[in-house]
Amino acid sequence: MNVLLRAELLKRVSVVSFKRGEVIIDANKVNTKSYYILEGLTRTYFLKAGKEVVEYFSSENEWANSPRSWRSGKPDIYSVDAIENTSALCIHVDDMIFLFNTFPELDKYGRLSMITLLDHLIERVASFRFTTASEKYIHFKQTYPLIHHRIPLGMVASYLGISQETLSRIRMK
Amino acid sequence: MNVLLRAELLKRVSVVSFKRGEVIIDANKVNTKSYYILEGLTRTYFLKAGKEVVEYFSSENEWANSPRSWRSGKPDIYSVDAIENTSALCIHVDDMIFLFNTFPELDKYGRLSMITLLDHLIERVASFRFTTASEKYIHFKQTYPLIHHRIPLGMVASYLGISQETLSRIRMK
DNA sequence: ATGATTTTTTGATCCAGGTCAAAGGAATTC
DNA sequence: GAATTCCTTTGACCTGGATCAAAAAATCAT
Repeated sequence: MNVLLRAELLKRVSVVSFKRGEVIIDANKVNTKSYYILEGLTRTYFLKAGKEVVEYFSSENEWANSPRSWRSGKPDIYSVDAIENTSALCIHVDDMIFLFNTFPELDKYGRLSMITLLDHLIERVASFRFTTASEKYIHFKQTYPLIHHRIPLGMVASYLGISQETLSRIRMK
Repeated sequence: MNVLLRAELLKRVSVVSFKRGEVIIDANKVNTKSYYILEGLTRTYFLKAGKEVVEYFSSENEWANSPRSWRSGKPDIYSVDAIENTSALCIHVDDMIFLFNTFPELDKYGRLSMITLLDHLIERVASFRFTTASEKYIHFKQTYPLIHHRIPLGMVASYLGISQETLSRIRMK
């Protein structure tokens, strides 16, 4: 990696930790930071008719953030909290923008992230559109072998769009 | 628009027409072309357990293509055919690539298309995840006021992920 | 037009998975 | 280690929408 880039990164990034259950991003506030998980596990969720709906999980080497909030400068619907004690790199959006502007080689990384996101969404559409509850669960375990057992059942159910009771019954074979 | 770009475009684009029902892109063949609809309506679909599943419709000023096929050089799952008599601009991927390489100002257009696609996918996830059959239909009519009545019921049902019978009953109030 | 084909509607039946309610289990807290 | 809180399982019941089948309506080709 470019030496200058590394130097700028170190200058702009800090390490933060959160205890299990702690709120990392609050949907009621403007969020201007992005978190790159070093260790631990987070869940991004929003409220729908008073219930928490899980949008996705982030674990080691993944991002947790609220991009629409930092782009718009307003609160967005998503909150993030820690499922486990979690440590992460924290970077302010302004620094992020500075880095992207200063180091065009980062564009490749940005484009790649976008494609990863696209693939993920395409798969989610297919999941909700075509698969049964137990297919969803089997696929989830295959896709996230390292984290699926670290997440409370109810959150997995919410992520998969099925009820906790149904998922419990499925898991009991 | 850049005069040079306009000239290059004209050189590389041709107008083609298709009769209702005619196949525009065949999932069994490698596809190297993109179509920009001038007039008419197409449907992009794939086969799932022997049944045609509609992925999306394209009408005036929208694209119909098979991007994974032209990127991979192999056939992809998607076929496209004409719901109405349709005329379109046709451009070969190689020319597309040439234009993007030659005119960097097109990148903005590319990025915008990507974001449009992202938004569309996000909405589709939400649709399949949270909405009832009749909400889907109401939303579809609102979103596509200009084309919803031009598409056979069964195709709309397939696009929305509900059965034709159910959609028929919904439409009868 | 008229017969053929495609599309839509209607009826009957069925089931995956939701909801509600309550009881068990596990994990934290003091 | 008892108490509180959270998480998971189990049971009973219900419903939206799928499927199958067939009639009715619309559209097309000759």
